[in-house]
Amino acid sequence: MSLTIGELSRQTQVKVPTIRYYEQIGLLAEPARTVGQQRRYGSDDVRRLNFIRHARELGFEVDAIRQLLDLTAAPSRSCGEVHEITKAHLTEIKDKIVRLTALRDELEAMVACDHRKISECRIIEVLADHGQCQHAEH
Amino acid sequence: MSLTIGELSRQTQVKVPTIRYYEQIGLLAEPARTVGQQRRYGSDDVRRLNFIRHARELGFEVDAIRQLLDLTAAPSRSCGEVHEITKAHLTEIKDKIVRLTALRDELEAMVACDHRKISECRIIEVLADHGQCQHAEH
DNA sequence: TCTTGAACCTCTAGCCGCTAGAGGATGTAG
DNA sequence: CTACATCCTCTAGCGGCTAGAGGTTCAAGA
Repeated sequence: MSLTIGELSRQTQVKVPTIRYYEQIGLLAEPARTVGQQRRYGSDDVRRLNFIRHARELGFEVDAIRQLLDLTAAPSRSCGEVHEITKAHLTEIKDKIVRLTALRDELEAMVACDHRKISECRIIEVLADHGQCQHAEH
Repeated sequence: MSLTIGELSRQTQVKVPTIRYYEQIGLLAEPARTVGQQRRYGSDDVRRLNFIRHARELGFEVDAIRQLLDLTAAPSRSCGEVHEITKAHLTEIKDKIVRLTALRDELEAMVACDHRKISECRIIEVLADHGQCQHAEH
């Protein structure tokens, strides 16, 4: 199974120049090339690139994604090391879930707006005050 | 209650130049100024800016944040309009929660790694294949 | 086999969302 | 009435893409 960069782009919803950019910054390995220097990809690349896209949409920085990807790629890593990296990201992820859930609940209340005046809207408050990130490390 | 830009920055964890930038692009209203042109903020600004920071950390673009903020600020809006905007964001938010939850579960399994070889790690798969976003609109 | 056009290549420049620094003015504490 | 941290504006740079110029490749059809 061999995909052109355009086919990879269609399957992952990641634009062609972005794929080349990810290669350039080392997020994606350099793929095989045809005699005429065109890139050819395999199904591993599809999965990896899908992961990258989702992670970016979820607000992770490229460096964080690189770390997460490295977790899966380095079976030689010590368990403790993996533990540390993973725990740091877990904290971040749980925090995001809490905040997204609060936002979702508030928006859901707004959608059921027949019993609610817009002026009562508390969208801002729901993310503004709790400060879950105050003690996070990043 | 009147805050300097530096105090606002400390309370919200948003850097001073970023606050000025948000003002420049219209995310934050132009604040009152002293005679010497220094900015002075109130507690509304603290809440609004906290909201913006959280939303950005959750991966929302500035335009999306602007829309969400507008929901709270425009009591003249028709209910249907608010409904539409809100529903679109709700879809996005729910999707993010699903994906973050999947990622959290997988990382949690990794943290309990004494019973698991790293080579079994499925971090990529968990976000790679489900394609929840395939039918989203943006 | 040869042609043709979509898709590929590299390279450079630009956009968004910040962030840092120069060079100078403000304002509060002592 | 200083002193100096903080503020101001302005410009330039960085991370993460995105678009376009100018040229090459390659597979499908004549």
